[in-house]
Amino acid sequence: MPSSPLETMLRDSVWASTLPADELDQVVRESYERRVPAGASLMRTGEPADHWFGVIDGLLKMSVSTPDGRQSTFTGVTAGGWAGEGSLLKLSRWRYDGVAVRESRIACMPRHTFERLVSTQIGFARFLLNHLNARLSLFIGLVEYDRLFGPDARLARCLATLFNPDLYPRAGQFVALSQEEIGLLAGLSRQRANESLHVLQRAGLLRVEFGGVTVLDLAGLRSFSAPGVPAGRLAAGQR
DNA sequence: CCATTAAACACCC
DNA sequence: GGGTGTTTAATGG
Repeated sequence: MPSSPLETMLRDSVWASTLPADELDQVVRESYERRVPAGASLMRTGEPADHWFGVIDGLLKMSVSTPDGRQSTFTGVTAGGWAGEGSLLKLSRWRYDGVAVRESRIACMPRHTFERLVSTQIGFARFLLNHLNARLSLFIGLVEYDRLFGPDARLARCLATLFNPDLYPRAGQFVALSQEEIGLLAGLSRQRANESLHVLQRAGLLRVEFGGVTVLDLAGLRSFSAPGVPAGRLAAGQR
């Protein structure tokens, strides 16, 4: 039988290989797919966390907005990535919005399924530890770069996180994301993001394309402007 | 003083 | 129609 994109997504996930076959079958039966149009919310701040979400295709962003309309994007989740375990583990409500940047197909695993895996499958728990650790290190890096480096390095770093192999094992080298969205990710205005992108392009780390960016040198992006390494550049006032 | 940004604009996909 | 590249005036550190 031909398996659906949902089933493929589930069975190809890193944690799937740690489960007994019958348990994995059960997970596949209990999960379902949801299509989210561009701009629509998958989860909203304050609503009860009742599913674990995996991105089959498309792109999800995690963001918050203030009452006066300003917004900040923490990170994006690309194809193959999972999100929402934090609020799920706490049995609480979402602490941020999950918005589809473009039309996306999402794998939805009910909370009770997630709970069963966490409490009965040591391999799954091990995966979650690794996953949480990867996210923790992502956000530590974010604070580090936010405090030590300028806009170009911050943007480089934020882009690189979208290609983190621990979180998104199936990332290609192109991400379809407008420069406005990239700016939101890095905390920059659109035209400043545009300028930074071209700085990075001139450095040979990526290629600016229409409606997205192709990464040419992921390691270079990740360490852009980082001191310490051989021939490392120094912090502060770039340009 | 200098970098950044919002707003506005004209192309281009 | 949305994304992109630029200019301009305003803003804030």
